[in-house]
Amino acid sequence: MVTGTATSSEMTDTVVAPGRREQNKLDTRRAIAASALDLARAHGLGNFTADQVAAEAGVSRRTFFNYFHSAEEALTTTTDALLELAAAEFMARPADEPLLDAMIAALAAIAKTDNLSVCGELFRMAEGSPELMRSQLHAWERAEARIGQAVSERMGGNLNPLYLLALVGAVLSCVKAAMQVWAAAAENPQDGSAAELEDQIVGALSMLRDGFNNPR
Amino acid sequence: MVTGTATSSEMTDTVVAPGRREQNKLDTRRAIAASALDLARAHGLGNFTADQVAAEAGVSRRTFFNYFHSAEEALTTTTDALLELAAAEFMARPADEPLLDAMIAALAAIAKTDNLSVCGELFRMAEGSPELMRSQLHAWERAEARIGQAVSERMGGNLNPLYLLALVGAVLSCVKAAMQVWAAAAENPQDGSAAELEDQIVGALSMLRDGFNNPR
DNA sequence: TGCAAGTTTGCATTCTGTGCAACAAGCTGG
DNA sequence: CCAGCTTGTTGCACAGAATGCAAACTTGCA
Repeated sequence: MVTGTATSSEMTDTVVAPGRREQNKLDTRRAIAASALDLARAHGLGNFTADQVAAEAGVSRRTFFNYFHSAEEALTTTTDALLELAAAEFMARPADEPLLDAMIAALAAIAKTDNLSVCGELFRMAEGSPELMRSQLHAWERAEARIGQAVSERMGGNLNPLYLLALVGAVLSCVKAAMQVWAAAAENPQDGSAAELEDQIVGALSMLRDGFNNPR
Repeated sequence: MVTGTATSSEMTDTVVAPGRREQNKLDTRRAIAASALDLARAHGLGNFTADQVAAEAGVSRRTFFNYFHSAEEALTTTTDALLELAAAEFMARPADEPLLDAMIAALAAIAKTDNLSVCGELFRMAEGSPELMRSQLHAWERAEARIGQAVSERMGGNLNPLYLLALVGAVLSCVKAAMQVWAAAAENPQDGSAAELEDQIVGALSMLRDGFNNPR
């Protein structure tokens, strides 16, 4: 059960029928997420209800809960997309590339995400909101599982489990650290901001690769 | 407002008055946590209410919510204690010891925790319960902050922020991975289980120190 | 002893989260 | 184009979460 990763809406119509059903669902999902973000910006994080989000998104309260368990979870779609991208990038790396190189390249690509500034915003928001923090952490955890799966498959499944879990966890922790530093620095949607983030990510992962010997 | 870290209830009474107030609060807290664990074991994780926990702990529902936001959070006190211990152990390491050695030693000491088997149990429970998973992740996140603080102070505060965050995050990720592997293997409260956990932790952290070069 | 500070509790209230059944909208095949 | 199937939406109902508030009760201290 794979969540349909952007099936490249290239020309007009492709072989696979996207279907109006699928499309509508995606639209509502996006509408709800957008409304949640709006309200979070307007009223602050704990200061609005599921009712309000539903109303602003033009759906019923019940439908809101069909899509998300909470307002915070609705916000986390953005972060999820970012991590999904990382996983996709990783799987697209050439199979003969050394594992660590592939991971570094894939994760550096995170900086190319569309809603980068929103992700930074959410990172900052999460500092002051336990609920959002938990949601975000959970998103990273899910990504860890996905990427762990991908790494395992890439290596033919015969990897020491401890090595696998520790490696993927450590890598993602470094990326998280990079985003934290970057988000704290970039208060406003800067221009070259993406480049800065990429530097931070590569920097953190290089430290990891070197075994943290050199606290420059 | 520091949560009173076990102020060594050594002999009968010491100079600092623990105070009956403090003690009572700790007792209720523990009672609630214990009741939550009982009910989780008896009925499964989502299948009991705050009312029940309160009743079993001998307090009112309202008091339950004075201590915890949710049943899952009550369960997390055990994990919190484990991570608190790690932080304490780290701060007790000699100041001239190399940073990574100190961290490895401190985190290996986690295996000495009292409720080790309970921690493993919670780890396994969390796999099937998003709510508990989030709570646990949050606990690790808080520990990350605490330990990061300690590391920063130890190094005189002049550490590259990215290095600091990446290092602490990576280290804790490795420990988490170790506990995951260990918890998955140790279904029942084994005897030499603690030693196995310590091996896993040291193993994971050694990989980290070596830069994950060697996927044995 | 008696007051100040801190805790517990019940009550009221708002909001969350989910099951259910009716309804509507997209997707067949005739 | 219609009949019928599948899937998504909505309103309703209801148990439970979570929090403010004020009254009762403990503990600490002068």
